[in-house]
Amino acid sequence: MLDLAVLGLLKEGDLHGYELNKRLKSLVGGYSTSFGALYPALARLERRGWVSSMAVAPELVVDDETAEPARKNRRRSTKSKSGRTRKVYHITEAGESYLLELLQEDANNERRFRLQLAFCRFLPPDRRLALFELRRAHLVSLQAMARRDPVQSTDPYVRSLFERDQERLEHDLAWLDRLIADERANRPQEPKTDDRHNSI
Amino acid sequence: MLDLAVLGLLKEGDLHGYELNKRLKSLVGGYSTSFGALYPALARLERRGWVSSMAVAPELVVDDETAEPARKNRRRSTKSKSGRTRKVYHITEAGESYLLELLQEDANNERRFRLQLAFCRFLPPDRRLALFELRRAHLVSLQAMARRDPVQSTDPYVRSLFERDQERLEHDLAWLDRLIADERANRPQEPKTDDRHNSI
DNA sequence: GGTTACATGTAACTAGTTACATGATTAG
DNA sequence: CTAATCATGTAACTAGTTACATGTAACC
Repeated sequence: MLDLAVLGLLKEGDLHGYELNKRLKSLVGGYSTSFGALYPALARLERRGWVSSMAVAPELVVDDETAEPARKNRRRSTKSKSGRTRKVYHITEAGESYLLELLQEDANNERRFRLQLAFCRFLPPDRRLALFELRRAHLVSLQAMARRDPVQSTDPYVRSLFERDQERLEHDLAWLDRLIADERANRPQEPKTDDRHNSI
Repeated sequence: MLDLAVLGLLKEGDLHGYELNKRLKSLVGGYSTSFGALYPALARLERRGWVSSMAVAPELVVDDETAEPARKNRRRSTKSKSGRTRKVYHITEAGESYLLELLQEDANNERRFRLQLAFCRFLPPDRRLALFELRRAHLVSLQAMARRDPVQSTDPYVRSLFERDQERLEHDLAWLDRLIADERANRPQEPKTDDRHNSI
């Protein structure tokens, strides 16, 4: 699942591992300071041809673009701070199509859906809507299951837990429905079935 | 974490693996049909002395232990249904105290807290309250983090995701506060600070 | 006589955490 | 000079899933 997160972030621009980790931390709560997962993942992604890497010497860090440089160190050389040579990763074409696949997978996994949502802007609108509907179907089936066999326990803590689950499900469904409604509203120019062919 | 779930269920009564799995499925949504995790876990729990097991022949299913496997009953009439010899597990004294430990651990893990709540009735009231407060503190710190550095993204999907997170956090905190209030209401005989010494 | 439910297990894999090793640069 | 931050990586561990192997017995 890290694959999805990493490819999604790299799709926006080249990054090195350390920076990726920081973005992961802020963008998608959960994938925190786990270099022990990130670096092996990057190595694997490269072996499979989904990303390519380039060693960049510390001196070359300098801001050509958006990054906010340290203003304090004007007196020092143009060198931006960087302890050692970094490996900057770049998503390949194969990586991009793999990302599109990952974005459309299952949706029965809470954590994965989180990531899919975080990067669903890279999907074509119809696929994005399909993803939302898939997730919705999953939540509805969970709700149906919960209703079919309700809590048999008389323990107040267990009951409270299950009540919270129900409320959370309802809340999530309402939220998803808003997402879906917005999605439909933003592209009303598709009254008929899609006539494009998708190869992925 | 399966340890917690298994010991919690066994504390209520002896069970065999297959039955444990069914209870896991219904009682605590999530731990479904995963025998591949359950059986190794049971073996481990037994090796460490937290549970003991006893082989029970299919014929003796009904009750009244005194397992006598040597005697093979040819009669099929009153036999309860059971495909093969089952291993019925029983929690030991060591297992019970380990369970109490597990019930008081961290609380920064969503899934674990779920299990802790499902079996917190086995905790003494003050410990149970402490568990709730611990969880509450965790949620509050999450909320503080989210407020300190808000979403920097302009992507509508990412923003929607983070808004849902916030709402969920608030909802969870309100729910926890109700739990805590109920807990205090049910034992008002402790108005001052605790003067007991805690050893665990 | 085939499907389903009961029952225990192993092997391989997915997914991630914690702790450690290493070393450069920079701010106080 | 020392702590923090930057930067990459490995090893060992935690936690669980999926698929398979094996067999009994009840249900229709």
